[in-house]
Formats: sequence, C-alpha cells, structure tokens
Amino acid sequence: MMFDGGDNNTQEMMSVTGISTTKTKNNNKRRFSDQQIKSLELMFESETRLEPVKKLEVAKELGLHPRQVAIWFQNKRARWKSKQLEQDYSILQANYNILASKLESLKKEKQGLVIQLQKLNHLLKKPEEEGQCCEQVTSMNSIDGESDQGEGVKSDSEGQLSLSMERSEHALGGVSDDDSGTKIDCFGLQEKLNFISMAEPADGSLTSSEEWQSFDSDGLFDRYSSGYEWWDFWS
DNA sequence: TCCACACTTGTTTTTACCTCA
DNA sequence: GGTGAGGTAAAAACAAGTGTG
Repeated sequence: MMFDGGDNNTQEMMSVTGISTTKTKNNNKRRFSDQQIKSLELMFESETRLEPVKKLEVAKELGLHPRQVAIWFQNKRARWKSKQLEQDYSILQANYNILASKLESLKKEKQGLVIQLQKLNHLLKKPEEEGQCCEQVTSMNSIDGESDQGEGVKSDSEGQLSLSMERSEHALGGVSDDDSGTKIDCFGLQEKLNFISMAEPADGSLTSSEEWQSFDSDGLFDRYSSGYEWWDFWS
C-alpha cells in the first residue's frame, strides 16, 4: 500500500476505535489502521462477500461498526472490479495487436501469391496466343459451361483470370476440385478478409488450436463466456 | 425493508515541482 | 552549482453518502 510511507509515523495518532487520524477540525473520515486493513484484506481474499453474522463478528473483532465493515467490502469489491477490468483490457489489447500483425503478414503473403499467379497466367497465355492450346480451351469451355451461371459468377476480369487458372491446373496436372474455396481466396479478390472463414495458410499457423489457446492463457474469454463474446470487444 | 451496486462527495495522503537558504 | 528543507497544487486513495433496482 502507498500509505505505508514514513510520514504516517510522524503524524499524531488518535486511538478511539483503533482508527488512525490526523489533527484536523473535521474528522468525519478516518482511515482504518494498518492492522484493520490487513485483517479485512485477509478476509476479502477468502470471501468477497460477508454473511451478516460474519460481518458482526468482524466488526466486533476490529472495533468497527458493522456498517463500516459492509462499506469497506463494498468499496473493496468496486476497486477490485475496476482493477480487473484494467487487466482484462491490457490482455485484450495485447491479443488484438497479435492478431493485427498476423493479419498484416497474411495480407502480404496473399499479395505475393496473387502476383505469382499473375506471372503463371502470363506464362500460360503465351502458348495459347501461339495457337497451341485451342482444342484444349474449347473442351474446357464445354466442361465449364454451367459454371458461368452458377457459383463462380464473377466480373469479366475475374472470370478471365479464373478460367485461365483452371486451364493452368489442367495443364499442370490438375488440382483437386476440393480446392474451390481456396481458389477463390487465391484470386485475391475478396478484399474484406473474414477472420473466421479465412483459408488456413499452409503451415496452419493462424488456425491451429494451440495458437488460439495461447491467447487465452488467463482464461479471460472464459470469464466473459456468460453473456459476452469476444467480438463484443472488437471495435 | 434490506441489500448490493454504481456513482458521487469530501477528506487524507502521496507525488511532483518550485523556491530559498 | 549541488543539496536539503519547506510550501503548494494536482493526483490518487480512501471512507462514506446517495439513488436505484
């Protein structure tokens, strides 16, 4: 406590109810003695609320009014709560910073992949322009005929990119159809990246459960699980 | 009616800064 | 110029009051 400073010793103490006070005209508010505080703190550690009977006991023991004990516990709970809030805030802020930096690095990674894709597309277009893949392209179009109306409807430029990508997949030996979700991400055209549905990177760094658990080392999220969700704190 | 909580008030203590011998 | 004592304003901590559910 801050009030253990040396000046306290030099101040004139009165001992009416074991409460320390200074020489002033108005002694409405007297600080409790160190011993009283110590006992109250000790009790608060074991139980943050006092039963009425226990309250009377404590008051008698410390030479205080039961109301004083009740108020002390009330104020203590309030102080404890605000302290707790401060701690929770710093934890959340730290976690946010970690996530933000991960998002940034993922964005960069994504950008790199998009550039790589564009380069590959460029390379693949060259043979087409020389008329070497005409038949293959025709057959591809017939296979994907329905996709123009279905799930993969995109803007012209996107559509072109998507089509050439699929061509490249076939030309390179194929990528499984299960990758369709990843494909969409790879084309890099969903600017509003969604944390939850975000495609997992190759090393699984973001979505591994261990990583996520480490954000909650203090059980912070557990504490808010009744009524709050983590996104409530997202601003 | 009693109790706990949030918010406020009034007092005390601590801290930081300044002046002066 | 460096240092310690004394004064002072602002900030922090505290006990208690008030209003409300």
